[in-house]
Amino acid sequence: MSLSPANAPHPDDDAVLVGDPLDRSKDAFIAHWADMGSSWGVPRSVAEVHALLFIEGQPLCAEDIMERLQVSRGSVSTTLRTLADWGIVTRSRPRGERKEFFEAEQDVWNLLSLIVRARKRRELEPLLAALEDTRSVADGDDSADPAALKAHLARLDSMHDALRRLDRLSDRFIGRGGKGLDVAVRLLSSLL
Amino acid sequence: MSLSPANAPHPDDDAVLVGDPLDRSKDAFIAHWADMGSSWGVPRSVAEVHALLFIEGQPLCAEDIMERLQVSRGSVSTTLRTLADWGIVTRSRPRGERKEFFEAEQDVWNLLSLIVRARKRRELEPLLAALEDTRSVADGDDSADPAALKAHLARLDSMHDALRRLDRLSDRFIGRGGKGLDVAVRLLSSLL
DNA sequence: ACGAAGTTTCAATTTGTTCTGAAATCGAAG
DNA sequence: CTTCGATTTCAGAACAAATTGAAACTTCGT
Repeated sequence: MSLSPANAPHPDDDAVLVGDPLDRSKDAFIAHWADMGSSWGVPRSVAEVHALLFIEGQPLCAEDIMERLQVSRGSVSTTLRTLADWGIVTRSRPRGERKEFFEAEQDVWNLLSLIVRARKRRELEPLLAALEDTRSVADGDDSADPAALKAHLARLDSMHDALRRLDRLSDRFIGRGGKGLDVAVRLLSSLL
Repeated sequence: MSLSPANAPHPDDDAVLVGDPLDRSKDAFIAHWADMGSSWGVPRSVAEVHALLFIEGQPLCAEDIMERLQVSRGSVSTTLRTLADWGIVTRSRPRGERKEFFEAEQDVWNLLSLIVRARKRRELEPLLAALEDTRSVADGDDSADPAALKAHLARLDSMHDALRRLDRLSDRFIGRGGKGLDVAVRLLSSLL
């Protein structure tokens, strides 16, 4: 995909580094998106594959990705499964093709909604449940200093309440067909 | 979760694991907060120290933390510096004391604001700048297919615009003395 | 049902990160 | 200015995560 149209003349020492400006821009995007991903706990290679699919804007097959990013088959397979699980990449197998193709969500607000949804389910909800358990361990402890116990429960409650509020808010965002986030941000921008 | 309710009878093999309910609740909080942290790219030990300071609610010194969490001096030192850089933990040296004491922000919305502020500065702003550079690499490339170039720039722009909007929004949140996030969330909850 | 093309899985390895512990540094009090 | 308690630093150890590569498996066309 997106092979340099004018790479015949000179010998390609390293095609990735000396592409035309469009390709170099794509590579730069991939690198920066991957950096961001890794500082948010997303494995670098997952972010790279997603960035590639997003910035290409058209379906690519596993081999295209292997070659473009210089990673192994196994890695591409694992990574694509992760992205598909998050819902930000969709698989398709065109009639008559053996290969599967993969395409990234192109609408950025929809993309962000899908990411929020995935992290909420995977991390926020389990944490809320865990905090409730944590509270119940201490609640009713008659052997502890009553003042200390009260302060402890108040801390747990304030944390739980704040996170639950964010949790419910994200339900609203992701509810209205992916456009909720967009709408909410526009709304807040004008109100605050 | 689902701790056996009848574990009191047997002897204390390890005091840390079988403290009174209040201590066990604190330990559970620390463990869950650390889990959350590590899935969001925060080093486990940083999240653990923060959780300990938050849930104790009073200033602790380095040695208290070492003993309670069973980690080395070096680790505690590095970790406390990180937390202080983020602004969610404050140092203090009481008159006549040689030790420094550390205390965590207790207001949860203020805490979240400080976290948002740190990540915005550290990650969002550099990404926006990088995306602008990335765009300029491709813009004006006359050797590329004009339609492909236009589509590429549009993708970069849509990403950049969405992130910039979030960036500006977070300015508002963190502006009004830490209560902005609280206000914004309440506002949205009623409007959406 | 077979073979070719493609994909997934997983143990071994590589790579990257975090933690430790001891030495160097700091800074307040005498 | 020296001493002493405390903190910071940093090289290496310990640990954790990601990647590879090849075998097993699946799917499609004939």
